[in-house]
Amino acid sequence: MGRPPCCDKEGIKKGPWTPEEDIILVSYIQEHGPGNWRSVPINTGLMRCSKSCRLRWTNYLRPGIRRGNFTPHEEAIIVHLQSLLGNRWAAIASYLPQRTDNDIKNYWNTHLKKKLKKQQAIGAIFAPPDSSSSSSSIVVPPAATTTTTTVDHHHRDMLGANLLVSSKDTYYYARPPAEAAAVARRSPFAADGDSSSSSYASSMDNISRLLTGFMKQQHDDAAAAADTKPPAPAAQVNSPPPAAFLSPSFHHHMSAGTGSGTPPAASAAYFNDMMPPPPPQQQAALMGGHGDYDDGPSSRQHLQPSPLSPIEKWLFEEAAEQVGDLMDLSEDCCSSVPMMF
DNA sequence: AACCTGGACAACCGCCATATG
DNA sequence: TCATATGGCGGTTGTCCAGGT
Repeated sequence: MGRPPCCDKEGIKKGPWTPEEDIILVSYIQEHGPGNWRSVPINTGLMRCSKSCRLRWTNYLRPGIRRGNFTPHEEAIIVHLQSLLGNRWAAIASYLPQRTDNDIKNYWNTHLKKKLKKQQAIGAIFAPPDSSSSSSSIVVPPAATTTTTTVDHHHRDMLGANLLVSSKDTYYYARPPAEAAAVARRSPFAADGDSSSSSYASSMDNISRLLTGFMKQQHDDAAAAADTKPPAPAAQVNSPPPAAFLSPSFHHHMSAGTGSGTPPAASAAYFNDMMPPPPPQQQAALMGGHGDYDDGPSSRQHLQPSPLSPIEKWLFEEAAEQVGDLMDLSEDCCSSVPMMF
């Protein structure tokens, strides 16, 4: 018959992930690579369902993820693409390889939607009542409303076609995997000295941030244990992860960290050492994003430019025209936007 | 100081398409 | 071919925290 069951429904832990669980998951994926999520909780001993593991990895722990601090450029792209694609967050996220669909979705719901509403309200007041053009700063192309279904039909193709993506200061016109590769090169794994990369919070930072609290707690617990009683059973939360799959370097650092009371500030280097740059192929897989670690040759083949579809062309052109306008949406509007296509 | 409210974000839920035995 | 698990995606909820009353 079909596949064996994914995971037992009993004993599945829910709620926020602990730093220990993150460490276990990251360590496991570092060794085995992402994918085959069903085996992850089994092999790691994590009391999480495979789905939860996958989501945690793709949305939070995956290398190359940039979190928070959306730039005006990114805002513009999100707004622009949302007007084109609707709430297809995964598709939108594919244009911003460093962002997760969940992040973009949250940002849209909590920031951009309000911002646009506000903008529309202002536009409604000052715009002529019968103005055919939208009061929104999102100028939907004449064909856009009528080509909604076209977009739906083609958006998959669009994802495989040339895409407008942005880095911190520059717009690139490239296919997502190519950009992902570029991002990988600019990622915390890279040592190219690019100053812009320092502003990108990597998952290493995320993990180290988690570890900062974790290590601090370890340290505090140790200190508390030293001058009070033996640790309470509740300290199970801080118990070391199952040893079976942890790398030797992890053990080395873990024991060094906890044993010698390594200060929290050491955690970043700690993890950088623990997770050296993966080989290019694996990097590409790791950077794949949104769980599409291997969605076939179609997504892996390209680095070459290809002809633009009408929608892509519009996106391309409109973005150039409107980025400046959209910058006004943002409080911290930047005056000069270097564009490089 | 206590309580309330809203914002921000992580995680879960449910559906769907696809893969697999 | 069919039944079922898996992975992906979008919507929604839960939780934490900061600011206001």
